[in-house]
Amino acid sequence: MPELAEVAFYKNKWMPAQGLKIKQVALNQQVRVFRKAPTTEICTRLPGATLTMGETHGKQMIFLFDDRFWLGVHLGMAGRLSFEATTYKIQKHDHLCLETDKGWAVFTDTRHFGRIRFNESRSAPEWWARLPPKIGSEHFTLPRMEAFLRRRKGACIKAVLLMQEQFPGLGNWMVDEILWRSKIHPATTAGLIGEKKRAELFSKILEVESDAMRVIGKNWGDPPDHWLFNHRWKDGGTCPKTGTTLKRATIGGRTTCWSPKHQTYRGLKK
DNA sequence: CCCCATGTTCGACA
DNA sequence: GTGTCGAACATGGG
Repeated sequence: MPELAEVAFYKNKWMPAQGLKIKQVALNQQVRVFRKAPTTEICTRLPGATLTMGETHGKQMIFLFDDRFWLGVHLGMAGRLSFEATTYKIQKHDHLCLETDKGWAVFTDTRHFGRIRFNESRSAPEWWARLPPKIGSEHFTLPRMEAFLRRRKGACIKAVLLMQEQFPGLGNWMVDEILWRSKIHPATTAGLIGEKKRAELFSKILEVESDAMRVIGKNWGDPPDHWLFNHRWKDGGTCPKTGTTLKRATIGGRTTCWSPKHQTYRGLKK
């Protein structure tokens, strides 16, 4: 489920706990989501600590307690956050639950592909500080993207746009939306995309990022029908631009939807 | 029973 | 060493 806008939406689910003291922690350390995380420390440090801040960066989230305990959350494929009533009963796939006076901040993940991290330090942990520039930020530039496309010149553009080291927060639906708006066939070899098309692709990445944050990041509203989004999920969808049938296949290792009549750009000839 | 899933990582291979 | 690709991870839904 979660790409950058959904992650922002879920991060806000825990913000009712901001300024509140954690009374109790319930976690299931057996579950894969904790991997190397120090579960004992989470259980001993967080009780008594106050949530001071929560932020997202692409698909990553971080929550700060007492200005020195950093809780990292990645939602994986099926994770979500919620804030539940004080009377809440913990469910099967609730792996981390933080109790406050006003209710429970809960991390749920049926598929266990998510990840929890925990660090104690004055400044943000390394894994957070070293994340690549956010899409739309000052350092997320066209030249930087072009250098990345050169390095990944042999891979198809669908796979390249999914790489978090350059495009933090893009996921399957956003990449399909970006390529559709750019009129680029998803199987196009990254290194064969011409200069003009690269500039167009860059601007569509920014556009889809801001559209997603506006429509989904705040209230998880329904994307409008003129996006690819509403048409891409099932076989037999129709392209909002051309009225022709959309195609679906595995490209770059992921189920990909595109409009063959609309996405005609396939790169320069060698 | 089968296939599929908005993600990441690891290992094989070129 | 570098880059690409597919399998594996664990569970539930159609």
